[in-house]
Amino acid sequence: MARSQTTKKSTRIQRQKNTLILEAALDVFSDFGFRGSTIDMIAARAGLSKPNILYYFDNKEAIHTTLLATMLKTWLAPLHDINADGEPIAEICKYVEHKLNMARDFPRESKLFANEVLQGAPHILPELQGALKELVAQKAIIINAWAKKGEIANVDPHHLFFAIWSTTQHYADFDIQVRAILDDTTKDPFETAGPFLNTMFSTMLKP
Amino acid sequence: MARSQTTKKSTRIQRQKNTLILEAALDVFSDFGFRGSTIDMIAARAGLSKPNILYYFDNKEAIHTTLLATMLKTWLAPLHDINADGEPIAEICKYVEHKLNMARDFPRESKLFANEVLQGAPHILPELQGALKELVAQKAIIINAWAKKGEIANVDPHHLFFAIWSTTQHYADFDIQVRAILDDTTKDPFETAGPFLNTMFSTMLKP
DNA sequence: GTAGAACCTGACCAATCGGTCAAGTTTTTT
DNA sequence: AAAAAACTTGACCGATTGGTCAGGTTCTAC
Repeated sequence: MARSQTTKKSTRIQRQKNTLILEAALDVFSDFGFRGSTIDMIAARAGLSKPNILYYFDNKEAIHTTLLATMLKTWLAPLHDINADGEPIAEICKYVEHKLNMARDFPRESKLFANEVLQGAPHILPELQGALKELVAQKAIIINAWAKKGEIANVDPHHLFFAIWSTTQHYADFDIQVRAILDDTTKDPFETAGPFLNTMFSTMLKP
Repeated sequence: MARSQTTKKSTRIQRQKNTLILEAALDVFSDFGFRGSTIDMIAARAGLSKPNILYYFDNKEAIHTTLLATMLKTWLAPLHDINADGEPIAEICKYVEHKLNMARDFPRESKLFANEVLQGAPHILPELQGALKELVAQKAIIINAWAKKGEIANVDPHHLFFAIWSTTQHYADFDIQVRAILDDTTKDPFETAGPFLNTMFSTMLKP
């Protein structure tokens, strides 16, 4: 039985190895998906033996689940920041910028999420139907209120969120395609994507 | 050696079984990715035995490659239709609508592509860097010309294409998430997505 | 310093998977 | 109708993979 069983996660080594394994697993899972990844690959990347990995996690799926859980939290966090009392267009553009920065700084998390959802979200569907749906519904009310007051254009809030998510995460998930198409002479895709998305969303939201 | 070796793809049974296998394989690959799919799964879905599958295709990868090749053609086709002599905003909105329709009618192809690109495009990177990049560069010239003539707003053509691709394909690739968030009372996501994307792109492109 | 807990690993196992093959059945050709 | 070509499959093989376990090493508390 793996260490993960013990409720107390105390020792120094436990904390060290746990994060070491999760870091390596994020590398592997985000590149090859769940089924395409092997414990041996994670072990090699972490510089540990396979049985040692399984000393800290019950099985392969437990690593994946842990990764998804911690990722989901940080992934949805920016959505909370949309503030009903702020300047509407600025609030939304700030959210877009925040999401784009996350795609730039945490591409592995984005790919992990994409892989999971693409294959039917077998592990996180409840969270999507529960916490995420709830949070989105809550923020949709704010956006609808802004639209009613004439502070932004009248847009469907849900589809607005889909547009924000897809356009920003695209630069992480489809990174290979983006770089294949842009001239090599061009600088970092994210640098030019920022202004583009900013004007795109601020233009479409102007009342 | 599989039948696929013979240059002549003649007999009735060969054509029947070939399409039967590819149809089943598209189901499986789009749901589970390449590594997550097994020949047995494809065989079961097609109602054939595993050795029979391998009588028509040399190996698992050959099925996948065939699928990707035929998909890429139909997938990129709409891009050709953007016409320099048409009304600029109408041309682009027509393209958006076409892409959204493809996401609705061919979600498996979209997911197959997403799975492939997400994992580094191991099989189609040359096509992305070659044919696709070339075609996009060509169409980018048209869009830049429209912008110069003041017929549309001044936007980066490449990022415009990324935005179109990501927002439309999102409804196929992240289908599960979309349906988890939208109210069940709402009708088909694609019905409301169409008008939303139309206003979004036409608004941002207005000069 | 020593007892016990925590940590680590080589060797191994059972299941799965991609792929082969010999031998059989069906279809087509003549 | 008989020969040839095309088609089909049960049984099998080697490699990979998730996971176990007994026994050894290292760390920590006292």
